[in-house]
Amino acid sequence: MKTQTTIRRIYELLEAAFGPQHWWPADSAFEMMVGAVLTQNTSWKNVEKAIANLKSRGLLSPPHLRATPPDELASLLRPAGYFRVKAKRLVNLVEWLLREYAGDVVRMSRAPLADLREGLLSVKGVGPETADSILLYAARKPTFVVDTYTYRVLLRHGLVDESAGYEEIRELFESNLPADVTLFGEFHALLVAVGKKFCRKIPRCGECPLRGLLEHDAGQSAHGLRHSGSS
DNA sequence: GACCAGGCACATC
DNA sequence: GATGTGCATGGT
Repeated sequence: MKTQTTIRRIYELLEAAFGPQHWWPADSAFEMMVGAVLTQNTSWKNVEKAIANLKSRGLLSPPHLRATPPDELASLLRPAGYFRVKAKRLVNLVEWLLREYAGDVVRMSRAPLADLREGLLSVKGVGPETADSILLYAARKPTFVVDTYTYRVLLRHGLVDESAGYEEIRELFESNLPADVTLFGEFHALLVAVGKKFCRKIPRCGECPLRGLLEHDAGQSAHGLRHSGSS
């Protein structure tokens, strides 16, 4: 099956199975940026606790975060794991936002996508996934977010091989879909939803909505993977 | 108690 | 340029 058809089919199947995801869960664009850093290699549940800590102290703003002593900030981020590194990364991001855009996410969002992406990636602690999450969900730029679940789902259905890198996968989506912020946001959220439920490191494909894909997918036998039973 | 979670930077070869 | 390692809490 043609790659573009398969990509779009995946979206249809996931949308039908899970419905609208309405990502990113946050009360403000700045909160999304904070969440994007805190969720690095960490479950969202833990991130919520850390964000609640910041909110309860009234620290969820660029100036307040920058002014918070590192040790205090780290202790508030404790539930999110890697709390010392994340405290530093958060401050790096906030200092960049204050320096470049006066701490204003709306002003930030007016910058062209390519420039903004470059700027975000220049921040220590912001890698491609964090940058694209911020670009897509906070700045509303049409860039596709690639995470471990995205990689796993594609690998499992033979759309990429194990050596596929971040940019390759991002290209795969962006070149086969219209550049639509809402579509990209929903698609990424749906990939996380299906990933969480079925496509873990040890997959449990039982009722996975993507089960049918492999049978129609040319070259499926090459990668040797199958949707396995739920046993 | 092991394994995993919506990564990233840095060291080393 | 590829590969390995530290970072850390909380749920299954």
